[in-house]
Amino acid sequence: MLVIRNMPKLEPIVQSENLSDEVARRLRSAIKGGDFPPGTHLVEQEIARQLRVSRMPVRIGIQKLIDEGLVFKEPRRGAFVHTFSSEELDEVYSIRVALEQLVVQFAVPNWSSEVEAELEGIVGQMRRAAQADDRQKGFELDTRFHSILWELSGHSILIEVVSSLRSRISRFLAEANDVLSPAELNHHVAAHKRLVDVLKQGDIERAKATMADHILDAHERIKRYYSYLD
Amino acid sequence: MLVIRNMPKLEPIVQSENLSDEVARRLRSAIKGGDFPPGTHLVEQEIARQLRVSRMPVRIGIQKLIDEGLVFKEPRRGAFVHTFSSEELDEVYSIRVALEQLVVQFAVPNWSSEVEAELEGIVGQMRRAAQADDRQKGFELDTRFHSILWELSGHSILIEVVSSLRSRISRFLAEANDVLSPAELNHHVAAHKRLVDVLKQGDIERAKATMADHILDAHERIKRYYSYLD
DNA sequence: TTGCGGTACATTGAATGCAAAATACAAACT
DNA sequence: AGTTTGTATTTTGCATTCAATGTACCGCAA
Repeated sequence: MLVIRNMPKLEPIVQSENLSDEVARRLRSAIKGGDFPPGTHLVEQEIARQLRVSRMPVRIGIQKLIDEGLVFKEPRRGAFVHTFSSEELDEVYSIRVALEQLVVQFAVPNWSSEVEAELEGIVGQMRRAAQADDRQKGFELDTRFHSILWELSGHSILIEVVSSLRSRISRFLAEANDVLSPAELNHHVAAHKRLVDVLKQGDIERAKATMADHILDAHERIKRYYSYLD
Repeated sequence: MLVIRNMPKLEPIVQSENLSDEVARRLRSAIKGGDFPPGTHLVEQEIARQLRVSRMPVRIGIQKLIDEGLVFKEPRRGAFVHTFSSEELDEVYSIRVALEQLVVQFAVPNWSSEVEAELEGIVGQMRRAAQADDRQKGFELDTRFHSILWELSGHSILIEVVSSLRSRISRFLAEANDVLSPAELNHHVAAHKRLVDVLKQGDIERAKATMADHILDAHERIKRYYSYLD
């Protein structure tokens, strides 16, 4: 396995309720943001030094990431940023299709005009971000959109599972997002608009089907990007 | 929240590759086995003393259980065995139905005569256990049966997610299993026999439907037991 | 140059120590 | 009796230390 040693710099933690949670947050966002590429050796001492904490909160923080599937550990060797195969990407998506449909199923009965307004608003912002070619913003809005639906489902375990799945692949999502063509950006916005339209009609089966299409579509797109990386 | 303080005794860890993993295993099985009822306060010092290890491996071990959803933590108060509501039970089952169908979908193409023989064997043992009224054995066989299917799917993340879901509710499964009527035991065996029969025919859609029936059936049964507990 | 050994170094795993927060308990007051 | 307040104890969170293991580097010989 390729082991990467050059770690990017981390800003010291100034203050926090709970150091290990804060450490986990920092490492998580560093991994998701691509600052820690797959294979990076997470050396406790080094992370502790940079964050100006001791090794213990780092250990606990890393443990959290292990259980999220972002990091794996080899006994007596240490923790490494997980390398994702395209098979695993397929796997995550096949699970996500099933679970996002479940989300829709539970979310539709909880639909409200407030949620509708919020999602419409996000789609509007998405459209403006697409016109301004602001991919970063678009990605954030996409994340927000889906997480609102998750919350609307009201099922906490489902939220936990589905968000953890998305978390695993978020590095790929962020990367693939950066290379979207303008056409793809518009397509993406339209897909979310269509989702809102179907959801507000309250037809659960159609909404599930539309969501499935949307997820499968995203899968196809990211697979294309991923295969071009190989 | 009800906090339970009387902890059952734990046998000291004599030797192990990795103490924190061993601690996690011990606590996990104690929770699943019902020795640590919901609400039990997992006091690090006390667990460490009984297992004859220091608090650190206990901390890491508990962290693993938190991420599995068996335990939750309140800042500066400690870790407690998670209390399950009947809503959460419903939630776990609705996710399991979706994912076990996915398992079947991936498992059917990998079907082999070896697996068939193994599963047939388990069903046979189940039948004998039912006749002997050995509920414990029956439960173990049920667990084995499903885990073989999970493995057959060949999808590691799916296995991870679905087994973690079952793990969350295993304490309920074990309890409800103890009060099965002879008729229910036979019904249960028959359901697994039917599953094998459908699986070996290779019709994915029928197999998925049969699996869904089986899981929903288990859900109904456990809900009946659970409602009678209230 | 390449393969091999041995030693120094780096890193994890675990135990212990210490401070801060939460809890329990008892005395005082209403 | 019930409530409040102050104190002692428990328990967590974090830091530090030590031991065991794994890794890297350097010299040396083929």
